[in-house]
Amino acid sequence: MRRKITLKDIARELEVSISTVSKALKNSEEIGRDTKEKVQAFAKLYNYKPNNIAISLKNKYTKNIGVIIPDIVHHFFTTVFRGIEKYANSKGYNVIICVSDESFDKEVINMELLANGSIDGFIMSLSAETEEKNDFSHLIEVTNQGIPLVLFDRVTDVINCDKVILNDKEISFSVVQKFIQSGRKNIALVTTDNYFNVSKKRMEGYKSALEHNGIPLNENRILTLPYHDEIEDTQITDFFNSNEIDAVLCVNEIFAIRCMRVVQKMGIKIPEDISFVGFTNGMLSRYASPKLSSIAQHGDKMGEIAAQMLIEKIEREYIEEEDEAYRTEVIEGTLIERESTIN
Amino acid sequence: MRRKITLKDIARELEVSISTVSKALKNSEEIGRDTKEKVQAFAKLYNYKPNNIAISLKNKYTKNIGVIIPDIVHHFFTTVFRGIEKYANSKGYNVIICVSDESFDKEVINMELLANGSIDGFIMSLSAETEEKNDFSHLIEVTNQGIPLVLFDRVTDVINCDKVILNDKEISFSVVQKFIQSGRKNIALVTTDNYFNVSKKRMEGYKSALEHNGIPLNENRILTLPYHDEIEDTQITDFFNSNEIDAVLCVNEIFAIRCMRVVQKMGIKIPEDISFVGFTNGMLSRYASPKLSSIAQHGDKMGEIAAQMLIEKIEREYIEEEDEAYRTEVIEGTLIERESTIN
DNA sequence: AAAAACTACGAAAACGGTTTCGTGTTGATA
DNA sequence: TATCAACACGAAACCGTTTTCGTAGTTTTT
Repeated sequence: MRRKITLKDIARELEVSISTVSKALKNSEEIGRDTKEKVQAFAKLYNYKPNNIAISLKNKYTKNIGVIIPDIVHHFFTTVFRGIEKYANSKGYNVIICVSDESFDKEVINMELLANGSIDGFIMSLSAETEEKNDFSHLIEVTNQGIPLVLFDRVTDVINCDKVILNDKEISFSVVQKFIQSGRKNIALVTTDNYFNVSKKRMEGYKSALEHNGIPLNENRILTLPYHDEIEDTQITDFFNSNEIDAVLCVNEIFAIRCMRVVQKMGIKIPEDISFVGFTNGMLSRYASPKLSSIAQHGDKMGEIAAQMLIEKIEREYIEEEDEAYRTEVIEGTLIERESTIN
Repeated sequence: MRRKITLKDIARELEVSISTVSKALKNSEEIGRDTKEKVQAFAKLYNYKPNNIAISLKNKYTKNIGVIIPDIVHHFFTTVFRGIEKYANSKGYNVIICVSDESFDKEVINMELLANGSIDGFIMSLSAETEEKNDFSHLIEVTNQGIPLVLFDRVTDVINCDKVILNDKEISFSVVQKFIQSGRKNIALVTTDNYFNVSKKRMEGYKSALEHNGIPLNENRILTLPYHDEIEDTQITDFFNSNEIDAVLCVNEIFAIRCMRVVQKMGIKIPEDISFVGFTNGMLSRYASPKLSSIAQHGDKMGEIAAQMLIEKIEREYIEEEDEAYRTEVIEGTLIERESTIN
């Protein structure tokens, strides 16, 4: 088992000093031609690679970024992550990922662990529990330490940092608007509990579109489904039985698929009798039958932008520019129309 | 912006030596009661946390494990990853993830980057290109350096290391067997190019089940679809038009869904006229219509076992037990029967 | 009272690099 | 020939820990 070769090894072998080796490998002008060639050749031969940890310790940066997300088995987060990883990699950064599993405690623990020198900055989306508790002291702690932070999708106004979000309210508004323009009046919203910031925003868009068109808000047309627990079909069946509904906006594609199933079993035709639109343009939307019209959240792009903002902040630190201007980047969702809506 | 406090800071402030502080914080017997209390109180007050990087440099381990997978937006890998993350976290390890994007070069680059001190071990699944090229020199390089490696799912016989795989051949065999027992005789296989080890194994199972039942192999009943490029429906349509098929085994759920669609459009009834089973028991299987009977690969479990094997190897290194015994753990797939098969 | 044994702490090396600041040799210049 | 850059390199500090070993000062033993 070959051990990894170090500067010291090279220095000893070539009978020069460690500093000379270090400089020679960086092609420093200080070192003579012959020595440089000799050192470089030797290093290549023995496949010398500098130790990342040592460099990190010396230079105070790790070239790692920490990503904390609530769930990895989730199409949206997964695409965001892909965007982050792609951009970060292109800039020479690695990604350490932690899954909070929607738990406040795990989020805190992971964050503190990584904050102790393992990463140069964070990209995260808040766990459900954190949003519910409204406790962001761990975020404050981290930003106080001067660690850059970018929040995406599940964000909070409490923390002052860079953010990337979807135009949830506006896109919801426009979808409902579209429903109305195509002649639908009895529009339902299927959502999660309101402590999700995004759900709240989407509901705002829904309500405001109704209002904008003079349609009175009917709270009975809003169905709140549990986010993680098993959903019972009966709840959905009851909902559609006791309401005449001709269009539905769902805050995620699973809700949409579930509802479509129930509705189809009741003999209602999609999209002739009822239209469906869901958030999250994932696999399910593409392969449902009928294919689900869906709001693309452009996770890849969100991830890329988040990574870009973060790395910019990280690298600005070194130029010591204390220009604390935080941006909130708004990504525009796009409605991908498929078979579950009429035109 | 509060800077992070170090041992040196505490030592200076309390007018003791750095070593004393270090020992006091570890509750060493060497240090007097009073001093210990003083130091600990001070550390707590200023929220001292040791710097991970410094510890890593000193102790030669990072408590990070590197995961390299071909794709993150993929249900199976995502579940494996969840299993890894969960177990690793419970053991105090962080996970650095790199996506090879099915590219050989990216796999190599990422691996070499991480191998330079950033991680204590690797868990990986080979990229398509790597399997195709059959070039594993980067893996050899890494294991030669003494870095533990666990391969899962997409593995190779060339490398001698711990592995976690599915019983691909056996489970395929048993599914085809089941088809036959339920009276189906014209059984198709929809697969990818054969350089995927798993596809090869699955095909072996398929063929061997036919043989076992005295059914002659008909190569026309094997459809090979491109893995990543867009699939054209026409290819599928032609396949089902020119073959009388009453049961289909697909090596992934996307292929299955695509085929089911085509077949349904042709007016063929599932499962009355034709049965479908796919690998990867993901969202698509659960929400397809009809719901797809599917082989659960137990990604969570694979991930957990892989992480367990890796961490065991990592921590054994310190006990310096050079007992190079590599295991291959075989996970048993289970057929989840839903609506696309008869009983 | 001298020797031995503790007690409580500090100095320093080490991990593997980077970087600043000398310094001994050259060759050119005055 | 004395002076002075330029050149080519080395010594040493530093990043933040851990850990070994040495050692004053005190207590126990004989």
